Amino acid sequence: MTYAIGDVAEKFNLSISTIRYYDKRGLLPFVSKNKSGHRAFTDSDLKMLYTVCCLKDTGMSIEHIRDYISAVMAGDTTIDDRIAMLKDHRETILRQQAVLQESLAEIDLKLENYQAPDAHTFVQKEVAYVNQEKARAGLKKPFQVKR
Amino acid sequence: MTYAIGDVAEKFNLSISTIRYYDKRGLLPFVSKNKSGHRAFTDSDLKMLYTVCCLKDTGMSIEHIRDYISAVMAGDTTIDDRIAMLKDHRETILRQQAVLQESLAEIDLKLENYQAPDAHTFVQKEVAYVNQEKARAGLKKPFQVKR
DNA sequence: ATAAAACCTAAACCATGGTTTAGGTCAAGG
DNA sequence: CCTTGACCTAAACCATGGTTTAGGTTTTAT
Repeated sequence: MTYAIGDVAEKFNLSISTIRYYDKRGLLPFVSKNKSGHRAFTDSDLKMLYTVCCLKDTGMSIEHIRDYISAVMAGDTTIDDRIAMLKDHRETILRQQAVLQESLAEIDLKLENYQAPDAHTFVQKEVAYVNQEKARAGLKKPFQVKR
Repeated sequence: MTYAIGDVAEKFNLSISTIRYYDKRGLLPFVSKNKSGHRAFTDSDLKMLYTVCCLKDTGMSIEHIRDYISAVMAGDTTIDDRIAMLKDHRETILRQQAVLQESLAEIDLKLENYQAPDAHTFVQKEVAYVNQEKARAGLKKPFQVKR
């Protein structure tokens, strides 16, 4: 009928202490405790936790998640607040997606260069150019990092 | 011919202290200093910094970025290492994209529910169901968060 | 020539998001 | 019944990624 914290930790791939930490920070006010003081998660609680994880995984801060959950707990008078928060956060997710996309493009470009047949020549020419640019600006070659 | 740290900070939307911090952590060994000890960024340096930012923006730790940059500085004998690191990181970016996608779907679902004409009824029924589930499990209603 | 703005280092400080430890209580199997 | 594993809280601890401060030097504009 209910799940203990260990079950939930496993299902969600969170550590037990992370779940307790979330609870302490006000992210899980919906979780009840049984007579002996153990947290007892219902299926609805798991759905709410899933939402919490979605917000966390997309970079929402614990404080903001708390505000959202707090609105949920306050009942149907806060629907407009929730919509506003979710719409805001939706925008930040779209921005993150754009950033990932752009960075992935750069990384793929590097990979193409490095995997090309002429990669060694390419890299050597690049190094030469960089050094030339430094020389033109009257700068010494930077420290060569030892490995 | 070269850019001062302030120019670079503005161009990349980083704080000056972040750039210095990156340098201290070994992310910018390619940046030379002029006779008076000021950092002088060439155009090539900006390209390298762009790569650093792409790695940072996609969640690579400073330590791993340092390892990558250190391989770049070591010359064309480390091309295979670089390929391995970039391929690894590429996988983590794809995982991040999947996570964002999935979480965005959940958030969009919530938004649809909340923006539906029957949102209030929907929410009220949900609350009723959650409480019923707690009751069935012999649990008290959880603390209602005050706002 | 001088003041203000921009740069420098080193080191202390801080916010966030946990994890670990200590000292217990509870529950399920032998 | 009694031990072992799972749970509890409170509080200390930690890693990461910066930011801020203090005490200077350098460049630039007047």
